[in-house]
Order: sequence, then structure tokens, then C-alpha cells
Amino acid sequence: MKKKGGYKRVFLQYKVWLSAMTGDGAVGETEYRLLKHIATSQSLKAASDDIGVSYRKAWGDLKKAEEILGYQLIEKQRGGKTGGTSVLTERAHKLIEAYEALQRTFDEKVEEAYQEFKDKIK
Amino acid sequence: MKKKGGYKRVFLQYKVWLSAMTGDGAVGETEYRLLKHIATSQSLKAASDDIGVSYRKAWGDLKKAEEILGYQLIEKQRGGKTGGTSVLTERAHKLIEAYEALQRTFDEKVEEAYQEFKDKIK
DNA sequence: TAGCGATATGAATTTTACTTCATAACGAAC
DNA sequence: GTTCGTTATGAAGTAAAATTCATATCGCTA
Repeated sequence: MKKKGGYKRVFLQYKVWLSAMTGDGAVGETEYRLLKHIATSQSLKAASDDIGVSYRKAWGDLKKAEEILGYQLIEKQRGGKTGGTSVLTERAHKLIEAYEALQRTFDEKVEEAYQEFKDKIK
Repeated sequence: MKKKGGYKRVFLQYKVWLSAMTGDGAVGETEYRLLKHIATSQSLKAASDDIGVSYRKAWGDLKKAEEILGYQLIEKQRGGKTGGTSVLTERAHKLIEAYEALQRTFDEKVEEAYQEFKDKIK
């Protein structure tokens, strides 16, 4: 315990994700960010580099996400001039939109809840 | 990709926690459960055993929580007939209540948000 | 048809998180 | 003043997660 009377500023943080009934294998922030980057770059490799995660993990995470959801998120192909591409499926686009709406809702709710919370712990 | 048309049931899950501005060192579910158990057992050891986490971690987690919050959560003492005790401070009690209220609010909000979400990703 | 760059995936390595171990202090009770 | 059970804390060991490595496939282009 340092600083006896040291008033500290704390924040309320949150995470939301989709999971199968089996544990927390998930579609969360990482997957969202990957999809978002793939949407603009058409490349899983570029996306993983951008968000600072290994290609191996990015690839595995999206694969698991597809398993959990039960449908495809990206249409991939190897070879060709560019080496290959990854394109989002229609459902992936919808998923992104839904996730963003969810984030907006939560940001709002968390803000409200935080005010109440602060009063209570005073 | 197994089962091409395999419709999967997914759930929306969430986590809320308090953190200092520096990263995600936190007061979350683990700390809440520890405090809750300490409230009834007056023992950090018993609490850690109950929730299935090592004493070392429980102790460290609560210590960090106090640092983040800037005030004490438990009044501890060593020795004596029972070996020692851990008693919640008044602020810890308030924190528990506030956390529970927060959970109730969110459970509700998540349920609502999930309905909207499902419609969107259809 | 050789080469380039991205996808694909198991295996080895590294990093991070947590548990176990070891050791000490404490204070009531016997 | 010795025993008991808990708090206290560093250090060592282990498990889980992520990264790096190694290799292969693919299809355009030179």
C-alpha cells in the first residue's frame, strides 16, 4: 500500500464476445479487427501485420470463429499475381456491422452504469 | 469447416472490470468472488481454496486491486487462535454491492442487445 | 518453367500466467 | 515456549498462449 490517501482515477472497462456453449472459444475484439482490416486490404497477412498479431494466430482465430459460428467469414484463394487474397463474405460484413452497433450500445450503457457505480462506492 | 449447413447456437458474453489508466491491471470477477467469500469466511486462504485459485494469486490480485483503487479492501491479521483473519473494510462492502448492481444492469442490457444483434447478423 | 507472395498447417520455441515450494512472522492456547 | 493455521512474499517450476520456424501448395507473370 503506497500513498495512504492517494485518490486514484479508475475506469470501467468491458469486453463483449460471441461464444459457443462450450467454454469461451470466441468471436471477439481480435476477430473483429482482423475482419475489419481484411475488408480494406483483402489480405489476411496484411491484416495480421497491421493489428500486430502473428499470421499463425490470426489464421487460427478466424478458423475457430468460423467453426463457432457455423459459417464462412472469408473467401480465400492462393496463388496468382498477388500471391493470394482473402475477401469477406456477406455474412462477415453483417457481423462487423452488428458488432459495431453492439459496441456503440455498450459504450453508452457503460458510461451510464459508471456514473451510478461511482456514486455507490463513494 | 465441418458441417457445411450446421447451424450453431452462439451466446453473447461479457466482462466488466475496473482498471487504472495504465493497461488492464484490474478489479474484476476474480476479485469480486474473493471478496464475496472473504465476507463469509473471514479468510483469504479459505476464499482462494473455494474459488479454485492459488493463495499466491489471490493474495497478489487483491493487493493489486487495492493499489489500483487507492484504498484498502481487507483488514488482515496474522496469528491468534485461528491463525489469522481477513475482514472486509466498509469500502469493500460497498464495492461488492456496486459490482453486483452493475452485473444486474448488464445482464439485462446484454439480453436486449443480443436480440438486436441476432436480427442484424441474420 | 522459375520465381514471387499469400494462404495452409504442424512443430519447435518463446513468452506470459499461474501454481507450487520454501521460509518467515505472528499470536492465541495448551 | 512449542504447536497450529493463517498471512506474507520471493523463487522455482509448470501450464497455457502466442510467436517463430519449417514446408507445402497455388497461380499469375516474366
